[in-house]
Amino acid sequence: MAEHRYDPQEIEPRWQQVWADERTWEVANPLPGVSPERAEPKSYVLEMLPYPSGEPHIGHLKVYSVGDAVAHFHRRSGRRVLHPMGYDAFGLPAENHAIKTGQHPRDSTEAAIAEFQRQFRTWGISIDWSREFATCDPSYYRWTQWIFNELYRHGLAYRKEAVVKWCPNDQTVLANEQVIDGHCERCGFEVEARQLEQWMFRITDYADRLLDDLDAIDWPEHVKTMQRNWIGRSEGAEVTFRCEELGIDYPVFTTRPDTLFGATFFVMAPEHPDVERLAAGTGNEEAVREYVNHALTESSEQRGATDKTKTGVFLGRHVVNPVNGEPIPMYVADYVLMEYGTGAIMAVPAHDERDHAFATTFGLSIRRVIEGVNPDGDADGLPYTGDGPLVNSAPEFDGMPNREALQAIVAWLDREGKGHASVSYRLRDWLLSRQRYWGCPIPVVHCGACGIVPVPDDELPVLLPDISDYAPKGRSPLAAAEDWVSTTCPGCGGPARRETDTMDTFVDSSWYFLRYCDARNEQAAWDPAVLREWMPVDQYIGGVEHAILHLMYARFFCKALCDLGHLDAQEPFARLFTQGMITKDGAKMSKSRGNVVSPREIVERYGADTARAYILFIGPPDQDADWSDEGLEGVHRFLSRLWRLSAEAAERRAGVLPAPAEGVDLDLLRKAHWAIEKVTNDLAGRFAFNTAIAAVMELTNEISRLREQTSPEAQRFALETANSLLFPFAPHAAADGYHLLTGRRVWEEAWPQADPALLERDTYELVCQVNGRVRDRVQVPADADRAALEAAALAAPNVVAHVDGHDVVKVVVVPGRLVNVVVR
RNA sequence: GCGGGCGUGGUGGAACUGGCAGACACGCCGGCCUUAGGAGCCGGUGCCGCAAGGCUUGGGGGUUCGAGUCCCUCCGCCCGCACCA
Repeated sequence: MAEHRYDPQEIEPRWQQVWADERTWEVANPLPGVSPERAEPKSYVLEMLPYPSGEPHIGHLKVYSVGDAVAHFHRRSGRRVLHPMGYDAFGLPAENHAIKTGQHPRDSTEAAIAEFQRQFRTWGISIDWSREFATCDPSYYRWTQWIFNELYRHGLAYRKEAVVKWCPNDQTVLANEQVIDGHCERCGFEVEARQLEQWMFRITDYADRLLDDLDAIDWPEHVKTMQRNWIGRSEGAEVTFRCEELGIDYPVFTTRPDTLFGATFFVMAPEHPDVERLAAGTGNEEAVREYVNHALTESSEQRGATDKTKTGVFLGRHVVNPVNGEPIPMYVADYVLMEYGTGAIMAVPAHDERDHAFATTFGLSIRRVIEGVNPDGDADGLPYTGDGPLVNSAPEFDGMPNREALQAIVAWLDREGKGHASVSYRLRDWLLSRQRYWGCPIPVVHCGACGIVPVPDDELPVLLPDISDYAPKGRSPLAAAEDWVSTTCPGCGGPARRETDTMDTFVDSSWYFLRYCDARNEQAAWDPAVLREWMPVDQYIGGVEHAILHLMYARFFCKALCDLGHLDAQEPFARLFTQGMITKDGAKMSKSRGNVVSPREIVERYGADTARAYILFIGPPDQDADWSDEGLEGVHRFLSRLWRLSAEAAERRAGVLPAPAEGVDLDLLRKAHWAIEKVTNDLAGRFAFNTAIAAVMELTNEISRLREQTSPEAQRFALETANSLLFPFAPHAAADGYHLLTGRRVWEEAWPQADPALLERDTYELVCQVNGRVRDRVQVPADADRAALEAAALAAPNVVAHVDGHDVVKVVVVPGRLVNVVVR
């Protein structure tokens, strides 16, 4: 017999060529007039688009292997699948590379895209290439600019001077979300605070909807929790404290208006604009100025340390507590943050740990207003943050449970005009402007006469000009492109200057999934009717690192675009799956560690199927997993074996399988149907690729083990089934094996159906326990009743032996599983 | 500190609603075939024990005929947030 050797280097390009030539994975948009009911159900399967830099890494191979398995399974389950690809192509790495080498970011980005495309093809990912784009294509960012204009026209994009986070290394401002522990998310440099005028998106308008709609989407709970925490909604009250000396009202936000009578001092953030004015003329001016200067120069890390002892300075002024008319001293202290609430707080040391620490340090009075004891507190059991009845407040509130009192006090404040119920959020507006070159230009001009004027939609795109000096100088490098900056005002025709900031790249990636639906539309960003067909994304797949940034911004965009009438999908991603990282030797792969596994090398050596199937077999895809070359070889052996068995069987003459199969043939058919059932369940409800592949391995082992005893017909059926089930994970080998056996194309075949009759057996092995320990097993008919099962178990020899000499107290019968005899 | 997740053989991991713990794979051991093998095939492999049998899912306790799974408690690891009033 001819030697059959599994040769992925021959098999894989051959099938890739077929898919490319026939454009197998392209899917048309529903034609106008075709009713959606007539069409097959749609499925939009999407993996987060890659940032093209260098070449793809192992994480890319994982995310696209997962997504492709889902896409294939959906297609063969009778759905029209949209599975597109694009590139998040604007961004800092390409620009930093340009600064170093002088190579235009467009050139390095195009080179990286070419390499990504080439490798994606060698991986055999089933992508609809007709919809491909890069976010740096003018035909794409034209519409990014259009969306900006739409948001600007509706007041959702605005310019504002504010204290912002500035990265001194990248020389640009950052969004709050891009600052991790006071450091730049990109480069790790410590960020500084700067007062600058910047462009913002009004995401805070959507805080409640972003929060509430989390309940309606099928996302991992931890991602939803992270978003909830990030939005940080707190309910409470705004209460006004008046500084009589200066005649100024200071509102504060509190979640605990029930403790208002316990407010014994008042604290302002060092950044509060009134601090200097308040201290003026009190004799505390010098101390206050010194304290504020120190606080402002301190890093957010130093300042944020929770265990740090409280510091602050008396402002020399007082405010009046609106509930009891008491004057209380005002302090400036760095534990109060300007960016949350109103930048000032009422301090209730008896019922707040931070205020208690401050009061203790400064010897301020502490007044208990709620009964209760903190076992870890001071001699009085304070600070106590739990519930209890009010004391030392006002006669009408004393004795009232604090939660009830909270409502009553807010109602009283409201009546008196001294406060009202209020909600506060941690979420800030999205700062989108960047003082960098390689990004989407913000399409506005600044006109001396008209102010800020958006570039009219029909003049878009505002093209990013070519420049020679990319180095950041604290303002956008675009500012140096004088020919470009200098323009005329679309409003009055007078001289005007272009906005030189570019957009955060997260703007580009907040709507790319909409553009895929109608990627070649030159008249509009999309046709709303087409979006109604495809949106929302049915299954989105990507890394957890985007749990807040990208996933929140994209949700905001969809809601805003819905409000503007361009979209119906309030939520972009109906289901989300976050895949875990692949490590090597227990550590994140990195060039500096020298533990990088290159997908290109693995694919060249073992083939894409081995690499893909191994990554899915290694463990549950949402967990981190450690790469092992030995494990990879194991999967390679399995693919070789299945392919070889298929090739050998294909050479053997086989007739039609006789209708009721018997004996060993029946055993093999049962195993095949068991595998169909197992793989289908593992793919349908969950992402259990590892156990699905294990089931195909079991089937393959069974085919191999029974090779000498089964008919060629039964073997063919089992092998066809194995290849068919393997296809979503190792498409080339499975397509080839299936084609050898049948002459047909496996991707054109419906997903196999398990025959219920072959899943059932007429007998099964009944486990016989005595006192919960397995003592014997007996074969029983599948339809045996409880009495028969009990009798069978009690008659089992090893049960008899263990029951002998004891009293049978009870017999538990679980049909289909076991009998447990309880003896004493 | 708050929120979330996790802890199973030598290793990665299985075990869907409480019902045979360790599927599948790696590694290891033995054998066959081969001029040769980093190819292929067959068998073995949780721990203790010659065996009968006993023990075993981070530790301790509980519920149950029965617990990896449920409850309490302690320990360890990972992730997110962190002076958010």
